Amino acid sequence: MASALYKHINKFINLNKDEQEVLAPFLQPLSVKKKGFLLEGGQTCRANYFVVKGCLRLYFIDIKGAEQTTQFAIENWWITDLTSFLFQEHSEFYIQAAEPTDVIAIGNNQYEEMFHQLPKLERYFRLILQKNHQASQRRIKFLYSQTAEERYRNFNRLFPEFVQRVPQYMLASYLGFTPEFLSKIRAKK
Amino acid sequence: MASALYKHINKFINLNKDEQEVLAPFLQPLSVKKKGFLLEGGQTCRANYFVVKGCLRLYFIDIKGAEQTTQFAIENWWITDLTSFLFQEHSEFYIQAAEPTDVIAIGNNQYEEMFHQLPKLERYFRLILQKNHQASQRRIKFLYSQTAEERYRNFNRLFPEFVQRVPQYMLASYLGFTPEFLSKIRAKK
DNA sequence: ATCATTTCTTAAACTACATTAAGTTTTTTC
DNA sequence: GAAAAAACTTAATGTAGTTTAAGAAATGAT
Repeated sequence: MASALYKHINKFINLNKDEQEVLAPFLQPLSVKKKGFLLEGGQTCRANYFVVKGCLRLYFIDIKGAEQTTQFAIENWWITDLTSFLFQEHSEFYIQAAEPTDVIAIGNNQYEEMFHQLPKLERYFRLILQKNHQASQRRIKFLYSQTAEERYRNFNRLFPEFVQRVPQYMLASYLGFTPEFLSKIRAKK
Repeated sequence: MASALYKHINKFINLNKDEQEVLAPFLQPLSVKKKGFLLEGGQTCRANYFVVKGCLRLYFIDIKGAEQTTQFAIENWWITDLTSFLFQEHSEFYIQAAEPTDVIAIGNNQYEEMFHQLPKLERYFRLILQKNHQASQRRIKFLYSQTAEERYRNFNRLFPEFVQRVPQYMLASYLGFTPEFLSKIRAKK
């Protein structure tokens, strides 16, 4: 299972067999069944998760009791509540499998030691975090410039296959509106 | 001027005098006067900017012609349109000084070479990007869970000194509503 | 296959915030 | 320090999206 991660890392840096072996003990493969949790509100986030296969979502429960999905992660994406993960503070987020999902986890207690033993990975994670930052800048721009309907139509056009993979209520909250409103949009045409 | 950056870097990693001298030629100090631009829509973003003193904002012009501020950077923050900077694509963003501002710029053409000569900086930038990612996760959560009024009151409570530094119309767009609505909120109490 | 649960839809009433437009105050410029 | 420009306020009207509630359809469990 770790080979998916090695493959991904090698898109960004060159990690040879020996180095892969150094990395191996830091990696913990896990499977989560659909609707299973890797993190639940109130707990501390114990790992950074790389999705090998499947789909995870990050959400929190708002003041009205509604689930707000703030992030999805499919194959080859990392996901965590970074503040909770880094500082071992308790989290208000849930990380839940939207499909049966295989992940590789890197635990908080081993995260810094991993960089110590494999300084090369600083670069890999810098590049990953840059991609994240690009995605955030794009997302904020979309949120600030488009109506709910435009956001849905755009997302649907850009990621039609993904829209099929998750229930509409998750998508609605990710796009920043209610499931009822999504139904309304869809009915329109 | 570069000493502010060295000082910041040394909060995260240990950069000795020799290494500072290696870094120096990559750094370009610049001053921008209030309302001056480091990037204008349509141009390509040529640098990543570290704010030594002052305040910059990143904004774009939406379809209705209104300025939407998506990010501020004050002392010790980095700011850029990352996609445009990394891939030298033309940007839809503006980077403008909200106050007379001193920055240190690292040009795109030297960015990778800098990491090549000083691999230590991979770690510094990874840590900076992690902080960015934490800030993004927090921001998305706020945007998804609070009303406009709550966002304003919260921001005002958390960063009262900053609220004084920028015009209200910039703040309003950063918080995701109109200047008129901000006036209304403020009048309420 | 059937029952229970989850997800999706529809529609009416409601509200948070936008828009428009005019007037006022503050800041900048020469 | 006067004139011009930029920033802020107020109020009336408009609307995109929410809320509530009930029913229909799809999915999952035994």
